[in-house]
Amino acid sequence: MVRRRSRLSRSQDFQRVYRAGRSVANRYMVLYFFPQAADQAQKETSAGAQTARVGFSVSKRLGSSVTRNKVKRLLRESFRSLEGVIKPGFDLVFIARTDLGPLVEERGLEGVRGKMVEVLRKGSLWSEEGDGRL
RNA sequence: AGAGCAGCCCGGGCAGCCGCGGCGGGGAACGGGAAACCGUCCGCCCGUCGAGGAAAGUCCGGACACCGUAGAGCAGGGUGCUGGAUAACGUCCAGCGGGGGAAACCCUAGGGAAAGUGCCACAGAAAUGACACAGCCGCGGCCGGCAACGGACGUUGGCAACGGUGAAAUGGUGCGGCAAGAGCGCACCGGCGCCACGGUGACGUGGCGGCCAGGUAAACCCCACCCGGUGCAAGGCCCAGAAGGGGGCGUCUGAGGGUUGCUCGCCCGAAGCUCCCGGGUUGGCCGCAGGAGGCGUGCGGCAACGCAGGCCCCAGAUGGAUGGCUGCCCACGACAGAAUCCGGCUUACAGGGCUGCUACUGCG
RNA sequence: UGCCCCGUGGUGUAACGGCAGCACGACUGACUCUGGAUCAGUUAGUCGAGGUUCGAAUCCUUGCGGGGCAG
Repeated sequence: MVRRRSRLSRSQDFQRVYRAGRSVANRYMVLYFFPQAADQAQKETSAGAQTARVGFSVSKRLGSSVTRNKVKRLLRESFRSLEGVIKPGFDLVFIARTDLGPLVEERGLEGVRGKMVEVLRKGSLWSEEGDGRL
């Protein structure tokens, strides 16, 4: 899980990222991203560390609540392991597509993580020091 | 041991590391204060708790909350053998009747068809005020024949057994009886009514009478009992924001509204109400988890369950927490994720364990 | 989360409890040099499982699938 402070928690936040942000995608997921709002960035800098905030969207098309939870947990776990190497100061929304369900069943965390890295590279959200750490 | 039946229980385990949510404590920061201390907040540390037997479907029943009162009648909905259990139920327990099975046992919406109405396709003479198609018997004359008898015809005579139809045709089988027949008589069976006995009762057993009564009420309906409506997005509090314009009716001779669909009744309304257009609201807190609560003990009861006292506290999120990795073991892990709570029902489910019972076979 | 509604061939729709029809489509054949149009024929359905009834698309119970409303 990601800490609460680093989660998108309002429908407003989601709407802003969808409307104003850019999107990149592959077969398994869509990523929307947008620079954080000014007041939010202000607070972050005053607190010291600037981090990305993230939200996940898994619709009922993926299956029952059990499979949806499974998908969401693997997305969170993938993000957690990649958090340090993502460019700071962005709000991110990951949307699971229908093909992600079978991927979770067959490949597990490793598969989801790989596809997330792919999407982040497409969106140029990969920070330079990230390459060294991977 | 194999086969079957019923009931109950479990739903991967252990260890390590990283991560998440609630609660408690520590610590830090900020604010207030002279201080003690108080409040707010957290990205750090420690402790502790953290999905299910179905959390599911939303099919029933409640708790709880609100609705200017929830009252009457009609309408509407539900339930339907008997007795009990329960907060309540369409649930559960114990029985009764019916059906199935060799048995253990299983299934059963199972009140009323002599209150009324409707329907019973096709076939069949006829489908419910059943009354007759083919036919059987009697009687009458005619024809054939020596006769017995046969044939066709007539009949304001008798009959309903036999034939064919159908899911179903005024009970079934046998004997007697008769011109032919028929509960016409008798025996047994089935159904109905009355009486006696047993049982709280559904009902059972026995006796007597007599043959009158098609099915369908998960068709309308009748009878008995039950049901106010809306649902935690209920509802309450705090903060913030907002813009008004036009029309209609009325100010005690009362507009308008609420009350379940209608009617009545009741209530609100001494001044506003209502319609149209336009504008604002997608913040926070409470409700929210100590309950018809679990576990074991004793007593009462066949049981469901009740009573008494003991121990325990066991999720509480709000874009919504249980995940990832590693090792070991095994039966190699199914169906599946809380969102106000509880009691049931139904449906899905890898596999495993325990107890009791039934008939047969094998072994001792 | 709560409440409400619907389900008939591939599609759109009918059917007092009594043989499941109709239109479009698809396929085959005829007509034509070929296609279209036309004509003839064929295909294929009551969402699943139980129950009531002599008999169920219809009535009852239960499941499945789809849709709508409420901040």
